[in-house]
Amino acid sequence: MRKELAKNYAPREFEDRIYKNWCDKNYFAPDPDKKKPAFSIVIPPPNVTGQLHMGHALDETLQDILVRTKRMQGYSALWVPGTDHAGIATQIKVEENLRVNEGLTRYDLGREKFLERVWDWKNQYGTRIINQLKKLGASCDWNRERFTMDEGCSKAVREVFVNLYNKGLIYRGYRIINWCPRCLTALSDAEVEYAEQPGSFWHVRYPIDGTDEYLTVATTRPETMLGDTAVAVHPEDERYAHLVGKTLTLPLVGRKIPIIADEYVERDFGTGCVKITPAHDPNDFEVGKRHNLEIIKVMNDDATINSEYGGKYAGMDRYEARKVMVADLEAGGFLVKVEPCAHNVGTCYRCKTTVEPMTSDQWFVKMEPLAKPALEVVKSGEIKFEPERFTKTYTNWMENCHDWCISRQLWWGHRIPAFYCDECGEMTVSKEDISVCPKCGAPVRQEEDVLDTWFSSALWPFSTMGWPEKTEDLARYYPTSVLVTGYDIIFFWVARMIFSGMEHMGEKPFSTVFIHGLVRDAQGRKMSKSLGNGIDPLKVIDEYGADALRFALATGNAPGNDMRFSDEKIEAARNFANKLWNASRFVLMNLTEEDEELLKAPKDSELTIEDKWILARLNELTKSVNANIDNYELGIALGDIYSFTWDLFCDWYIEMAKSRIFDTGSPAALTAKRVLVKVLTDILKLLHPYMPFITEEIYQALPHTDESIVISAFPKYDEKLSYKTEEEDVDRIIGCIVAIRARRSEMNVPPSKKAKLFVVTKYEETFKTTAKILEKLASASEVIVTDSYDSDDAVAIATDAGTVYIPLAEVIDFEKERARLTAEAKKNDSEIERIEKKLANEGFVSKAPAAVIEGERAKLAKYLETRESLKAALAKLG
RNA sequence: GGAAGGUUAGCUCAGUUGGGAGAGCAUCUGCCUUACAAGCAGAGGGUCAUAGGUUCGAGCCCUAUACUUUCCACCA
Repeated sequence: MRKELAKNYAPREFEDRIYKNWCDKNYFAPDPDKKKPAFSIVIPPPNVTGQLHMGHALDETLQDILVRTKRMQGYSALWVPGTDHAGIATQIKVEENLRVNEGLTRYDLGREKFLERVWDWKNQYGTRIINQLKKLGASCDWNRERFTMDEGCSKAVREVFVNLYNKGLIYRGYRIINWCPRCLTALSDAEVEYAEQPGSFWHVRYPIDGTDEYLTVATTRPETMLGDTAVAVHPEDERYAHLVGKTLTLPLVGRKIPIIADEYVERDFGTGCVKITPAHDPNDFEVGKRHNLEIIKVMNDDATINSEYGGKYAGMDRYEARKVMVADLEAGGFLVKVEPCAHNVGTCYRCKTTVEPMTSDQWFVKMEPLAKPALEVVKSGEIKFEPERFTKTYTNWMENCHDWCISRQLWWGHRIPAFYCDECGEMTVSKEDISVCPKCGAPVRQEEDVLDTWFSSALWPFSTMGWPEKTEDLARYYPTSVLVTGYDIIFFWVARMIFSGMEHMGEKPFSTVFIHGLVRDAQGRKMSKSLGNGIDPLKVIDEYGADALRFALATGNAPGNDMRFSDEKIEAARNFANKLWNASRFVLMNLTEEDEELLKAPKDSELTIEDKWILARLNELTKSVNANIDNYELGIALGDIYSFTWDLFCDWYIEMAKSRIFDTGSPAALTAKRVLVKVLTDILKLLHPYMPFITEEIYQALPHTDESIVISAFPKYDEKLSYKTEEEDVDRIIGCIVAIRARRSEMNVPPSKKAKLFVVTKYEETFKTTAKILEKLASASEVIVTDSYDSDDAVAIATDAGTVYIPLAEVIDFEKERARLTAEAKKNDSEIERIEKKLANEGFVSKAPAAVIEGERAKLAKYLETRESLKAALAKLG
């Protein structure tokens, strides 16, 4: 007896079991067969900060679809999994945890002890994330799992750092950077998010030395005036030309500062005079460099005013100081006016604290030489963005990016391999740890700072494959085939991987960047913790199954677009799984023969027209699915599978096959079953990349040849299987059934009320061979194919294939029927008129392709036929 | 300020080289038709944002406008 599927689709019953089996059998390891072409993806490593969210679920689903497809298509497919240490984000989490549970700060523990805690956290959450990936069905090669701070990745980081340093592409310098006063670290430009905030524009006058005059400057940040070292005007501004070179006395401070001329000033904005604070504004810093101005830093790391230059404001928070200083300016008669003004404020992307631009000693990567090849490789098309429009996002950024500040004043991360000798002042950058100065032999101390977390992620495509060693994996799987990620991290990650790959490997890290959008909630809002509108993928999996979640994420959405996630979407997905489950159950419960018998391909001569029809349609589906997946149109491919499965296979083919199947033991029954097994199996295979669990569960229950569907061959288009004529025949029959059903429905004739059907058609053969099907599906008692039918008490239904008469005098409302026929005739006439007009159009006939014209002619002929049968039907009604 | 999207059925969205507009959900009608009510059979519902243009032909290509989303830059 064949194994039966459970009556109800209950994914919880089999998903975990199946996944475990896949892992036990090691199916996800790439096939070592050298003859197979390579296909590889490295996972965008999820942060070890917490758990998987919907964005991950989407990202991993898309990757898994690609990898599973390629694996089945005969590639040696590798998907490298792993996690990211996520420096600042993880450190914040652990610190928060420490604060809440133990009331301690990281300083209370000290660097070493604190790092132990972070590793504990990493072990706990890293494992959890991996388990979540498995729940989702991700077919990663777990033997190759990596972590951005594992030994190999750390080695790669050091190698890269030292190489870049030796080439002069990494340098240490005193520059203006973005500083987060809460995280107490520098941030890169990419890590600053701008948000519009209401503020004020304070107009303050600075007295000009030696006169009674003032210069009025306008500022949104009066507290920084403690660090002003000049006031600038435009060199061609006639109002102020005579003042350039004079000095001012800085109010509240009393310091003498020069009036300078610089083109950076916009004459028409504000008063045309700008206070220059090189230590606390990036533009002012540049102006200061040009004019050799002193840099006066007035804040501490926590954004309180420092004691060195703060005077009475020392120790105050920057905002408190602002308030007090404005009051003092007003009291001193320096404040001219205050205007409300909305302005963009930079905030820390991790904690949302307002970032303070300030000067600081930091490490930087020099971008210009690195950006060049990274731009070239994209412009030349060697790396393609999918969809293409994201190319511009990338190139714009790459063309305009500044040097990358890579040092972070954190503890969690790759410690910068620079060693300072306090004895002789030498700094040594080294791949290996050193304890003494190579120059003077005195003990050295290592740089306290760690690297930006994205520094190590940038190396991910090759560090995970063993670089800097020359490994087999690198030789075979680098460059990777495709990178799948959201548009939100093109700058953070994609760009940096590209220039890193070009610089260190001399080769692009991937050929295609497949970009997807954000998963939003049902109202279209971004999912976020503060809104509490996040949907937990694990809960969805628990309730609906991983397959339904994956389906919902892969369907009804164009590449690169954001998508909404809603109950109705996941329910529709689950319903589809249920449909497939039940159809499979039906097929299985009728398979009484031996597997070998059922797996035999039926001979062409045994196939009925509906068999050929479904096989031909399956063949078309196979073609389109292969093509669409190749084009990254994953949603279209899935939509095609969906409608084939539901609308053609379930609604039509299975119904059509029933009469043969139920004829137990007959050769016709066996043929039908063979076709059912073949078509269902191919559906399962085509669907497997999207819904791996249910397809495996059913595949195992069906007669099958491969040990697992995971390693079975993906269906291929087969030219031999396009049965053109039979397809048309079945379409005619279906059109006929649909028309009959519609008419019966309109007339409220239930299926239980059987009636004779008389069919007048030129496709006699077709109707005779499918009479049984027609009978069953059109709820007829008998189907009579005839040359002509002549009865007044019948409903005539004009179809593409001919006219069907239902003698149902007792249920016909003649009046209604006449009205309906008249309306239909009118509609039909207007179609005729439209096409005739089109065909009479000289331009159309001479310029349109022949096939299009031919199509129009065929349509016209059909409509003309219909007109005749409608006329006849009306005539009969009197 | 720059850039890229979006505007298609009541809702959410597809629509791959231009050749008579689709799905899911919702609504309405009729069905427990022996795989499936998480279902079956039907029905209604759209001047494809607006205005021009190219074309024999435009949801699709071009121009402009309106509204909208996002990203980047930023004048202190």
